Amino acid sequence: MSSEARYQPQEIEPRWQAAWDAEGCFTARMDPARPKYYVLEMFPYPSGRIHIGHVRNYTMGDVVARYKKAQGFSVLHPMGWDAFGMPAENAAMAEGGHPGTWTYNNIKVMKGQMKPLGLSIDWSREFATCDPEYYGQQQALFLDMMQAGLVYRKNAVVNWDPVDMTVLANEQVIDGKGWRSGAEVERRELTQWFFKISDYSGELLDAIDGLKDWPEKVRLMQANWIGKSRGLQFSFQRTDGQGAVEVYTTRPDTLMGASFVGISPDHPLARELAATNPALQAFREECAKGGTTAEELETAEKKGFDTGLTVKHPFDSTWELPVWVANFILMDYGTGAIFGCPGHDQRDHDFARKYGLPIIDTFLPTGQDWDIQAAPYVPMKSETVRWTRGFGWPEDATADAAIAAAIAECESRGLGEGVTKFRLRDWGLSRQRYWGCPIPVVHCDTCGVVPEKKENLPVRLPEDVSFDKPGNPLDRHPTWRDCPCPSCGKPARRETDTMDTFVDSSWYFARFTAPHAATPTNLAEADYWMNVDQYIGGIEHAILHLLYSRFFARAMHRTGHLPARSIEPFNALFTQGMVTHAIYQTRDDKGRAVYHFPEEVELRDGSGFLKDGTEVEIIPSAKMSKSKRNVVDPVAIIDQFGADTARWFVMSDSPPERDVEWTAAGAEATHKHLARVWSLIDRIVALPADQTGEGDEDLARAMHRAIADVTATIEGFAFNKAIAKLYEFTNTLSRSKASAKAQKQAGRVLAQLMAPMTPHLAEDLWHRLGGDGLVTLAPWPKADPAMLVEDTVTLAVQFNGKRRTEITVAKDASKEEVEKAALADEAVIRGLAGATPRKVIVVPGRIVNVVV
RNA sequence: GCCCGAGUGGCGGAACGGUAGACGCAGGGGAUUCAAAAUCCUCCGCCCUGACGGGUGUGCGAGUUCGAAUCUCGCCUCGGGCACCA
Repeated sequence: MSSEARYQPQEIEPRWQAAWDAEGCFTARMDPARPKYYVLEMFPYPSGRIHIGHVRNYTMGDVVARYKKAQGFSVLHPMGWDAFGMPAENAAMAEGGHPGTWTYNNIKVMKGQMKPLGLSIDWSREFATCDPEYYGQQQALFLDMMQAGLVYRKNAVVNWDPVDMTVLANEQVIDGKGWRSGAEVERRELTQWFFKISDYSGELLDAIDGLKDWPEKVRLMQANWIGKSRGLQFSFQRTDGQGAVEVYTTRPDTLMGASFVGISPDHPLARELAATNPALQAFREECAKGGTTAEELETAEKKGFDTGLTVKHPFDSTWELPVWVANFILMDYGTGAIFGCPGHDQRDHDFARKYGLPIIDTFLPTGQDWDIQAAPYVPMKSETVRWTRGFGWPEDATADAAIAAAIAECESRGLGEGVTKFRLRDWGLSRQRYWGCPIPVVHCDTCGVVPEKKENLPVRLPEDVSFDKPGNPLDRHPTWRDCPCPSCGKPARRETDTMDTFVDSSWYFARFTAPHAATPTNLAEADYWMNVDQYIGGIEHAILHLLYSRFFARAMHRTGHLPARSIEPFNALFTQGMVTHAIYQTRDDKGRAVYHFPEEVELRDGSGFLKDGTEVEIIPSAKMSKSKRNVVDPVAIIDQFGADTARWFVMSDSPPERDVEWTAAGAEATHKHLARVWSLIDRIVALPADQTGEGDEDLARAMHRAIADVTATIEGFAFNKAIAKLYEFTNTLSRSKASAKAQKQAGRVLAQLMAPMTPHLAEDLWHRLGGDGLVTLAPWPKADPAMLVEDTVTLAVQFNGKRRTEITVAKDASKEEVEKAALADEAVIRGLAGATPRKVIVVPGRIVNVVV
């Protein structure tokens, strides 16, 4: 073998990438003659280096993009950067410098790492969300949304670090303490900006039904998140005659089991009473300790404070219930007040036991005893139970029926009304941070809150800022805040809150259709390219990012920036699994976690050690995240074996929707396989054109089978199975003794089928086999259905469901013929030992089951 | 705590309710080689058996079915999300 007759990806890959660039293969063009296809992978945060999860994600999208291109679509496959966010500020704090410098440098490095992968991306559309051109249009969008009544201000709680005097993200609160100061975090109220996503609660929920090509699990998660509930809203009159407590309950059927009324520590009544009750005020302050996450609130120990106030049961004015302030009641949901029914709710039961409140059943299991004092009885609402304290429905009824009856009964008595509520809260977009899109409004002493004029956009972030102190540099900047009021022209102050980075990612997909338009979108371009035909991203975005984007698409339609059909912007969604890796951590002298990169850790017998011998704690299998440092850099694999090996390797084996624990074992074997394919084609190319052989028909059948299987598996996002089919076809071809003509044709088809996964190698094979032009631009092969038909079929024969033997019959054999053939089989006769089967089940083309 | 997933050989995984383990990795044996690498052939869930063959087996426990990895119920373990990580 001569020295050049080897697979050399380092030589092949840059050459074909240059050829694609020269042809402009990946530039998206509006083409009325072709159907369009918009494939989008969730854009990355520029953390510094790409990790193997990025390679997996973008290769998936690239397989789809290249496949659709071969199918004749005009493809849009763009890439950009989700570039605002905390890590850049953290880097500026840790290492000095400006967040922008850090961010743009990371983008440069990561783009440099992505380019060698040979992704079919239209880089001419690239942008970063921190580009003033992008965030200026985002500000314009914000002003339009403000005009449309979709933006407002209200108070909301934040994590407050009392030592650093700054707002903390949930991620920065560790075990209830500030990550830098170590101080105990408090919940504190601030006036903040909100998007009125709740205007669309019902619509966002109902429209989920139309998202046919979204994973069922994502649709379920979104539906649960929006959380539509039907319940009863009514009042408990105070016995002191000083008004009432309004409550909302989804279980009005348990009203006769009410034991107490609970209100949130932030409820107006709690605030009012605390003004004259220091002990209650102390309790409220106690409740305000800790972070703001639902997880923290719900797992905290249940605590209550008896206000001494009592209210009357709506059905019986002599029945008095105590009013307690309880830390597990959220002001954000319902009315911030509930009634407790300890008989049928675990949380209320715990609370009642702790504070000696009565526990009363309203229903019990049918035909069974239950000690309601020992445990609450909480069956499924669809289960029929025996009502002991119902009102207005049969003794045996489901809770579902009882709830409807209870609402009707209370309405007819004029005691309350049935209402529909949603769990979904308005979207708080204010961030007290520098590295985000400035909210384009001005505070004027005369005019109040005034939107900035559009011609003054973008409101740019100032460059001269320092991060040596905690808190928002915009707040302490000497001049940036000063500006004239857009309305009256008098001196005024800019808003210093910036936008949540989720805003940036809620419309980037629309901006890609016209990335440099002077308005947020260009309607002609949006009309042609929208919607995203295939969106691909991590399951971790199942709720927030996708829900916010659905809301934004509606808001953009309402403000004239998207066509009506784009209010659901993603036609199909694929959520790929995460690439996970162990986290290696040690503790610093304050007991805080310090994370270490995998390459810093040496593993011995399941334990890990740093270079200096320190043992590290190993946390198995977590999502790869820069902040946890459990990331694996794919560059070494690309350098050593080439991009095609990396691409094939991440697509093979694991189904794309499943999480994978990263291991590099096998990358070399993948490379060997590609080298084998290269050599195989090298051998086929060398065959004399007129060489005859045998098995042309078999090879042609295998080829059509491969076309059909690879096409179907790519369509179904089963890339691992597509690769398994390619292995099979490659093995068949390498053993074939068919004619040169047949082998060359099979080789060209192999190159085409491999092209979405290993595009550089495929170009090379295609070229050497005399393929026409670039394989990237060649039309996808079609399987001939006639070549897929088999004459005979092998059926398993079971005895009582256990496989005994198998028989081969004609494909179109009747049930009777199959049964006859089965009963004539030697192994079946032996198994029956003269007995007559009780029954023979024949499923044509599938199975024979002999029941004895 | 609440919502959503996942669990199959030594490993990654395959299997419209119908032959469990396709395909690949790792490993064993063999060919080639002075030797090695590379390459090729071959075996490969576990237990019993010389072989034929048999038993057993898809996290655990029940159930539905002629037949369950697949459907139902109850658990266990792991992962994701929980509104200021992106």
